[in-house]
Amino acid sequence: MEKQDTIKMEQAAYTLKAIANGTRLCIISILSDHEELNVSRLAEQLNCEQSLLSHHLTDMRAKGILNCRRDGKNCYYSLKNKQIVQIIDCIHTCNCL
Amino acid sequence: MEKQDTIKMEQAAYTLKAIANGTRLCIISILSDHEELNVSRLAEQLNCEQSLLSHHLTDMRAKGILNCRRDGKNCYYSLKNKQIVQIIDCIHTCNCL
DNA sequence: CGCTCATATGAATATATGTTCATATATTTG
DNA sequence: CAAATATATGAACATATATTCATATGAGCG
Repeated sequence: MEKQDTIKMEQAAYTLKAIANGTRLCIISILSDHEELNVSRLAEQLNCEQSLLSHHLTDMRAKGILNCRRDGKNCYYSLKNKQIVQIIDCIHTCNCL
Repeated sequence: MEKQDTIKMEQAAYTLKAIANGTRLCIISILSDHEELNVSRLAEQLNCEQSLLSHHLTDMRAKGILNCRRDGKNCYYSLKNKQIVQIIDCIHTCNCL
């Protein structure tokens, strides 16, 4: 395998690791039909503790999955690239065959 | 979010975790254009130590990503579902937008 | 049977990830 | 400015994942 391809795989792995978690996939799924949401709303829908959710969001943002916009007291998160939600469908399709 | 959806996300996360690793994505990529390969051949192409590769293969098989067929001294691994390779493309597409 | 090749397994360890709790920061409002 | 609300951060810990090394298993062959 070419070194270049190996690097590509490492890059893909970096992103996959950033989303390979139930809570994080839920975040992606929810954001995929909401344009943007603030942390409190997300926490409600996820039944996830504030601090834990914040850690997830901060990390996902750092890794290029999410965008964040502050408006007053609130922070609104959104998907940097909506296509990422396709991964979930892709996995399910694979698992069902 | 519905409990049922949460479960779906956990299942997807289970599979994603099983592939979210540079070496494992390389394995998938190589197998995607080889039908099947034995461990030694894979090790050559991956520049990966036998034992480590074997651990990866065993685990990926246990988690439903790979198939294994023994023929004499050799074990031939193959993708259980070739579509899984699409995930790699999907991630790259997302990262490039 | 004893040797060799191909692969798997298990223990030990290093490193990464997930979770909780306490506390910090930023913003608005009275 | 003090209080309240929304969110972030950091330390501590538990758990999972990756890696290495030594050794085991399984198959074929002389």
